[in-house]
Amino acid sequence: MKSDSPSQESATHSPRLTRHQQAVFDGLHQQAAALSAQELYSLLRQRQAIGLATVYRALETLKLHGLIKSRMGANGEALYSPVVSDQHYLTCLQCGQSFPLDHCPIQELENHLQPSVPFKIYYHTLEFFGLCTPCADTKGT
Amino acid sequence: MKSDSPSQESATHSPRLTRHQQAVFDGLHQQAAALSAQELYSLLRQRQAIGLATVYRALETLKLHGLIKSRMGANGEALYSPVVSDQHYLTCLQCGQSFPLDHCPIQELENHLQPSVPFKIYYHTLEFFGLCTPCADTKGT
DNA sequence: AGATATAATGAGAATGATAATCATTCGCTC
DNA sequence: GAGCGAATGATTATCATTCTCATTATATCT
Ligand SMILES: [Mn+2]
Ligand SMILES: [Mn+2]
Ligand SMILES: [Zn+2]
Ligand SMILES: [Zn+2]
Repeated sequence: MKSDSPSQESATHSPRLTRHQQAVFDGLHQQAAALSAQELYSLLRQRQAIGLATVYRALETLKLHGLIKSRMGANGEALYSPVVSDQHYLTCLQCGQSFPLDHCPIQELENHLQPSVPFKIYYHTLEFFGLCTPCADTKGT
Repeated sequence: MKSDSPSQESATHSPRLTRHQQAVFDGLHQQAAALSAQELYSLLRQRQAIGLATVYRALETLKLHGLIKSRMGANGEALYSPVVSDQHYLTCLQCGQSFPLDHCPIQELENHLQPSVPFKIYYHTLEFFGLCTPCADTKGT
């Protein structure tokens, strides 16, 4: 069986995906956390032949179609995740750790905002930055 | 006159800044839009001697102190801006243009969230992605 | 002030993620 | 199955960011 494919889907009616683009898309969906292009490349490599350039190109394509989004990781590399995973984080400026929020605090807000702007919103990014408790304590020594 | 210095200040009581760190801080405040490290370097260079490494280190330091924030630019480089400028954008996935929101829609939400998490929030990032009207029209051809 | 310890700076080299090349292969239509 | 544009992949080129280390500024103490 070929089985599961997170059925490339979203608000945006995007063109058919190629086999490799679909693999990249699926790879992101199989992971809980966001992945860098390099990590995704290693992951996919274990199951099939695919070039690094193709991974980067697929990510770019998927992003243009509004199927995936990216955020800047602590080490400067881009971290990709499916748009459907509406997940946000509190990220510590000191240690770089990210703590997930238990739910999106602006889903409703987006719905209110949409009709008031001449722009078709596909998704949003939201992240809070500051100090985690351990780091905050170490601060005031 | 030496004049204006955006009086390094914020919710976070940060250590004194060095002359160059202050220059970087001021440089960002003099610009309307967010700047990349390289752009900022060129800008500062016109007025004073400063090394590229110093600019990067200053940005890192200021970021740790919660005085500035960064977002990932369209071309992959980090764009820095003062934390005090609480500005958000609608960014088009197609043409890359960013349309500023007239006000921050979650300032109040952040205040509500803060007491419920074991984390000292300095600031947040929020951005909407999708298609601007022109691009959305061109789409359904 | 002079001596000393510590942090900041800068020129340049090293790193590493991402983009560009270009020859080859794939997917489709006729 | 020939024709053709899009996709792929091995490789190289870019270029933002980090690292090294010698030099210099700043703070502290006598
Ligand atoms: Mn959300
Ligand atoms: Mn805001
Ligand atoms: Zn921390
Ligand atoms: Zn557009």
